[in-house]
Amino acid sequence: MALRHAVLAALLDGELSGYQLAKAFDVGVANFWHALPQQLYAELARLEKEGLVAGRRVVQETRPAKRLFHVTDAGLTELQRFAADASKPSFIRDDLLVKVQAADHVDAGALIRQVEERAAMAEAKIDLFRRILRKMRGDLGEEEFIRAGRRVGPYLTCLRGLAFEEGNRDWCRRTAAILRDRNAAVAGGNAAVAGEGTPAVPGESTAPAARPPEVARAGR
Amino acid sequence: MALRHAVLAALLDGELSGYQLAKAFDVGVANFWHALPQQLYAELARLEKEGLVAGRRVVQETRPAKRLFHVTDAGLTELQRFAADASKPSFIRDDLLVKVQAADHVDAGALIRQVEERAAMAEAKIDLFRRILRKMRGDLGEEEFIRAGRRVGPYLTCLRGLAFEEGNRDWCRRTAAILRDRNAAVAGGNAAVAGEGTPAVPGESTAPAARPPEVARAGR
DNA sequence: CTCCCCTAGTCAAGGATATGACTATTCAAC
DNA sequence: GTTGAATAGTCATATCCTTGACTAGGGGAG
Repeated sequence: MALRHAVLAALLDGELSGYQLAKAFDVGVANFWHALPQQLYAELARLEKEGLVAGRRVVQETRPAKRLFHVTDAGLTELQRFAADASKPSFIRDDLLVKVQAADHVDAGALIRQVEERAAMAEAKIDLFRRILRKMRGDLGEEEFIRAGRRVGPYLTCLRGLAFEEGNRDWCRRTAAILRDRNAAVAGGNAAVAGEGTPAVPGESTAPAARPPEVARAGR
Repeated sequence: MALRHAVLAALLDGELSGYQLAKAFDVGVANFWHALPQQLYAELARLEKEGLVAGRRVVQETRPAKRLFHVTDAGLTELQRFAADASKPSFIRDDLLVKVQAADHVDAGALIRQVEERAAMAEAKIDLFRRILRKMRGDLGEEEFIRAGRRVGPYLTCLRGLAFEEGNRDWCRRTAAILRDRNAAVAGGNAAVAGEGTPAVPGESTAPAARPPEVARAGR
């Protein structure tokens, strides 16, 4: 149940409405947690009922009224308690990686497109994170901000997001290039794929890897 | 519903029992998907009922009997269908990042310990992934294997896992160093933190971090 | 003038994951 | 000589997360 703590952590940087939180927790932006609007509104309601956040209604002229939430003392205590006990290890769960895992048994063209698309998304996030970091540190240089700026927390998580997306982009580019090369090799001279390494698959014939129609053959 | 496809992808590399799958999908090992044993047994049962995998019973002398599963033609077709349609973007969801996000309002000592612990875990996974990669490519050099080896899929996902954990380790180390420095600065001369003189966190013993009441206030 | 997007928030339902416990046998250590 | 880890697998419950839809007003593009 870390969503509640993610919400509390996000609200440390100032009052936010459910809607603003929802934008911050969006897939395209979130650099330390992700959640959908519905989850956030529900979690805010629970947090408020438990006294960990408090909201105040703000009426606007041109927009619907909103409720701005902030962390209460009890909420901060809870967050500190959470920060003190052990973190569960995080793990990878990515559609695209599943597809790449199966790369040798699956249509190469479609996969390459998806990997390239992901690279572009990573690039976009890199730009975004760079902008956010610049904005956070203001006039100060990075070293200086990190040493002496107030609130490094968000800066540090954003750095992780940046490094993650850079890794993502680099891997996607390399992977796309590799898959393209291998696909070209198979399409051109058919003898290019060497069979070496671990012979782990029992029912697999010698058919060339990649290419949609003739991939099958999981014998028994 | 990508777990089923992750299972199919994992079974492409040869027959596996539920138990072996469970080990492969464990937090400490999984480099493209993670799941608990219960989930996997349940998913295998569903997949078998739908004819996407088939299992055969293998009686062992010293160990309990097991069922080895392999992907059927229908399963491969399903996996190919999955690989062809769009991947949903992946996202970050990490306890530790939540805590770092709140770093300025939370006990520094405990947090630093956790970040260092995570760095050590990352290091262990790096070693593991390097061993796995070496084993996969056998005698071939990396470039050669990537160009001509059969089954690059698992190699590529493992490369992603490796890069991810390297990024993790580097970020954890840097973060730990930064938090240590800032903590020392606060503990030593209190004037070291620029901004509004809001000292991040008092050391291990003293009372609450960053006074709660003045958290709020965001304009507009 | 209409359509669509943005702000702001809510409801219901179902699928996916996590927590915790439980059966059995075997090998190795203490 | 009993505890503990590893193999092999199952059950039930609870919470979490996702999908899809819906209200309602304002602003901008065409």
